[in-house]
Amino acid sequence: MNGLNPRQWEAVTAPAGPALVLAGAGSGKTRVLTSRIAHLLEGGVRPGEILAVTFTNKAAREMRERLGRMVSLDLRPLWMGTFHGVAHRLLRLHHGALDLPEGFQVLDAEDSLRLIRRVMREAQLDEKQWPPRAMAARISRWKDEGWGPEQVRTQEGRGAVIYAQVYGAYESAKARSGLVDFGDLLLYALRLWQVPEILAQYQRRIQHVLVDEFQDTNAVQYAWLKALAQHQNLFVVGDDDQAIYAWRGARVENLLRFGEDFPATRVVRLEQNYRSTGAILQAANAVIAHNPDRLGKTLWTEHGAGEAVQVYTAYNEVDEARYVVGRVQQWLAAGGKRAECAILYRSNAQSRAFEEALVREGVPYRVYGGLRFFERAEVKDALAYLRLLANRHDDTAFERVVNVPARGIGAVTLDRLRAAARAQGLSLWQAAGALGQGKVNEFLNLVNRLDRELAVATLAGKMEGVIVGSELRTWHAREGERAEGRLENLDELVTAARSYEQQWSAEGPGSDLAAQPGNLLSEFLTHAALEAGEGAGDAWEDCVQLMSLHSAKGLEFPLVFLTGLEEGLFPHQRALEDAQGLSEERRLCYVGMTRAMRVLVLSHAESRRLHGSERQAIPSRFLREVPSELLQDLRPRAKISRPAAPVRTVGADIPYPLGCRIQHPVFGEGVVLDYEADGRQGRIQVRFPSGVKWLALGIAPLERLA
DNA sequence: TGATGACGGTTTTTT
DNA sequence: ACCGTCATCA
Repeated sequence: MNGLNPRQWEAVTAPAGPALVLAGAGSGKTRVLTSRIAHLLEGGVRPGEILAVTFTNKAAREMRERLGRMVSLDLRPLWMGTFHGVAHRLLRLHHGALDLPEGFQVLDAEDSLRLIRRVMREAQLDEKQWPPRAMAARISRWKDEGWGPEQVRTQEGRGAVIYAQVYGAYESAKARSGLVDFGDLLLYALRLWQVPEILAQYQRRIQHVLVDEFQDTNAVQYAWLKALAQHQNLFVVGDDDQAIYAWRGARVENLLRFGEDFPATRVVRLEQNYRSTGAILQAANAVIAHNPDRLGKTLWTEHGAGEAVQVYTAYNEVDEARYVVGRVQQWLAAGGKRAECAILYRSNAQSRAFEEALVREGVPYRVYGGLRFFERAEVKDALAYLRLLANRHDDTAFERVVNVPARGIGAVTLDRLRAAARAQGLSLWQAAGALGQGKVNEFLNLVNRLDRELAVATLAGKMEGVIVGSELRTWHAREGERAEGRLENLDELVTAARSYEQQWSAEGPGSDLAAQPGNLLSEFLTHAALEAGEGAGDAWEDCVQLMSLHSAKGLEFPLVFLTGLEEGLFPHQRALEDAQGLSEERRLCYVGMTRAMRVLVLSHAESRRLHGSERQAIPSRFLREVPSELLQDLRPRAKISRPAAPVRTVGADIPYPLGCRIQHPVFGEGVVLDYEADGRQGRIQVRFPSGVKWLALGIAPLERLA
């Protein structure tokens, strides 16, 4: 607890009651949270009376570890986890009050999308007109807001009826199969508070609630917190300048208006930064100052100014990557570690050029993001068999593996099954039993047989038994080049089951909040959905770190490259449509810059190939928002051209450069977005007020505007 | 059943 | 450019 600065100390020792800690980047936020808990414990609060919630499993683990080093109490009764993990625990304990089956399972995002696609097909909706992915995103957003199908029907504008219909059908399908999605975990947990005895029980038990990354809470999470923390002992930590998840339902207003909801709120600002040099902070402060509606905070440091923030202007993305990797090599030559270098970008597609350059130079690297372990197809297939063992009516699992490995159950049979199930309100499993078709029966018998044979097996034994018995292993073994990785993943899955089991028996099942609930198999399946893998992610060898800006939040690196600072890329095109979008991009830029401890290099390319076509790029407005005296310009020494010839330079002159304004007699004024030419004729893509159109150059009567 | 080509979409990501 | 999805055909 020693070594806290005055503001940190004020936060940690604040009297009971609502507290809002505005913790700037690198201001020791986690330290304050853990010290606060330690302080409460020293003051006589029992571990079981504290709930601490985070957004990621990683953050929860880290906090528990740090706390464990600070206090010697038994912390097992202390309830610490992600919102979803905590909600899940409540649902297991009170499934009866929520009309959930005891062994309900959790759908991950992919399962949920598949199920939505299925109910949309059953409703015979045109997938062109109603893309299932967009529908899934909407449903997820509605759940973040706490809207059910009925609210959607009455509140949404265009398409409300269809939306409500699909949403409702999806909800019924889940209920029939005993499934909940991520949004449901939170919604059901909130619904639980409508049962007065249950709410009162937890209000009595939980005397102190602490929340990390409060700016990321959505409407449902905040409602849940408010109802629980009636005693007002709600200690929230957040940073409005680091709110970068509005697109998935986060409401920074929860933080901005916290003081109105809890008038007695004590506000503490943590503005002293322990991470970065003065130059980096000044630059980051300058960028974020362009955002309106901030609570207002200016980071400062006792460190010296350090090296100026550098800007590299690359010819194209290849040159950008070459330069960045060159700087990494300089860093290594000077004795630095690879893991101290981070290459950050707005979108994951940008990693490719960097990967190619790193491979060329033989520098080990790690790319974050992408498919995680429990999301891999073969892993999910194996888990689906286990899900069927746990619950035959899990239609999502049934659909996934009824014909995996291929056993001759085709689309026709499946359609018949679905129709029968729908008509009679049965699960696919029940409908399959009634069908009496040979191959389907074989599948049913296989699952029943596995269940019998593995009834007394250990979890790892079940896992292995299912992989072998379903012939998933032999099926994947003959898959040529991809076989090796798939088989490794299946083996790894058995290992994961084994270690989960060991941890389980060490900690023991129980019925208390913080202890493990009763069913090992069921809990392992939940673990797979709630913690998609990558768990031991830090145990990587010394590698250069590549990740999106979003993934970088919460991390820090001595040397940071913030790349692709170009209009349309960062800030991203789709975020430019409204002021909120732009503000969020700017916060993202701020997050990226404040990751850097000692050296920050910003880069942009004059030309970039994106989605297959070459574009001239305008430097990002964020570069202009940093006063030039804080920046040091780096110019390339020699022009490096792209190895492969650019695609679009063939023939035909295009009289309208990208970005120029044109006038069309019918569509009006527009901006040139793209062009194609094959030597004889060309066409250009133009954004008009009425939408984006392709126009043939020889035909369309166009006039170029100044 | 599996291979092949057309087509469309394409920010960010946890849980 | 690239990936996943879907219709078509051997």
